[in-house]
Amino acid sequence: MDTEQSETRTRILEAAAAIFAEHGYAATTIRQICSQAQVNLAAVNYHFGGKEGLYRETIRFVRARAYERYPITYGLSADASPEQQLRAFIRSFLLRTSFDEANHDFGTIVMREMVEPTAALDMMLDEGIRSMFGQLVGIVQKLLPEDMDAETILASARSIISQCLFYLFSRSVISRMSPEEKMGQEDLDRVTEQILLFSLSALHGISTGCQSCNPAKSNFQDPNRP
Amino acid sequence: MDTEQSETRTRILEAAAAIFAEHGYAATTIRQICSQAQVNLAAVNYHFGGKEGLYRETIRFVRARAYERYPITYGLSADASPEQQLRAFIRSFLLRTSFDEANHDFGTIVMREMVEPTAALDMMLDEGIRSMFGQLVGIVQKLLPEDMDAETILASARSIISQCLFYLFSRSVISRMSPEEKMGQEDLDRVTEQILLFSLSALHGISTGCQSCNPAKSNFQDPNRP
DNA sequence: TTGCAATTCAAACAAACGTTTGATACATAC
DNA sequence: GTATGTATCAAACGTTTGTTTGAATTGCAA
Repeated sequence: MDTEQSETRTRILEAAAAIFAEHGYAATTIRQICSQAQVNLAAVNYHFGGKEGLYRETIRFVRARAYERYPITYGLSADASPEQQLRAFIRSFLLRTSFDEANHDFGTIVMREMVEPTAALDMMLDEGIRSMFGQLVGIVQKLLPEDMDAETILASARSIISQCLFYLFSRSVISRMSPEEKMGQEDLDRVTEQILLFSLSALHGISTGCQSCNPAKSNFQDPNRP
Repeated sequence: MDTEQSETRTRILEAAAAIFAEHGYAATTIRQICSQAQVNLAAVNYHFGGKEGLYRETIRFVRARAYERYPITYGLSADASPEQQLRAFIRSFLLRTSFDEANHDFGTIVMREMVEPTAALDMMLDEGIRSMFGQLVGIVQKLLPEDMDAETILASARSIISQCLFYLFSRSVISRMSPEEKMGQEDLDRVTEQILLFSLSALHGISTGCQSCNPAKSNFQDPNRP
């Protein structure tokens, strides 16, 4: 019975996604998951080999869903300029990880994996993170001069991805410091534009070493330097 | 016996700091902690009222240590320019949370609290995070024109703090993608300068709306906009 | 209908956990 | 020396957890 089979399995995975996201691996019990999924406790061992197996499959499940909704090319048109590419990148990243309620489980589980890595983090690296970051590096390269050193390119890409990650990792702090900010779809474009503005301004300042707006390169004396 | 008393207590706190940082609250057992501290299991209940009380005191302990080593004014001279203030802020933040091995427990526990908030996060907000972020906002204000709107100031401050947080939150990913980067004291100044350059460039681009280096404000057409 | 495999079920199992308990040891003041 | 409070100890306690077990049910093919 293929339908019944995958239905039990799917119900477990859906429940697991929500509960692992909310409580983390250690504090999640399979009794909680089975209760929510309305299946028998032994089903986890039968279908997934145990708690660990379930966790692994849950991650696969939410990851597949997140990238299906928001592929790394989401919002990108064929003739997009580098600026447009960067906007699309930022926007889709925010949607995939934090600004679309439907992907909260994914975002939260990613965050937890980064803080408490399991084998799943390596899987995520190989099947998403590396290529996504590579895409960003490519965009940054186009926005910087051709002879720009690799280190500046890498550092800039990190500076950009860190702004996007901020809205994932700092949800708990933002909600306490600015409770009126919901960080939902209404805020998505505002935040995208803010990150974009900051980042494009930075990249261009770095590109041109513009004297009028880049004193970091010109007039600046550092008393802290050894 | 004041010496013996505080020695047992301190030994427990030291062990707890390391183990709570490494495993998180849920996966840490007090047997682990007592084993490492070489004290009896019941000592936790006696001195701290139980696991929860120990966790709370552990956080207080590592926080006090971190801010003692790197107060929010660390590296700041009396006549520092706003740029110098920003450098000092970035550098001390990096040291306090991730680049000084001695503070890894603190950084990691902060990170965990952000991901899995307990009452301790509110305490941390009231006794560190708000004033630290307020300090950054003040610096950003000085680096932007006087009539700059509050929202741009806030967003810019977030963009800067997010870069600093990145090296805390992404330790696991960086160590897998760039294993040669140790993120220790040798890298501190490089990373500080990278964040500073990106941030100052951004702030100046935003300040001046410089046409030559801020196309985000001028020529840019957004095909994704509704 | 029978046989076999897949699936589900309730109960049991063994281990682990934080907390509690009561005894003992230690420290200090009178 | 006695009394009191503090601190430590080993064992026990009650609860919870993931896993296992064997029986029952379901599904499907011949």
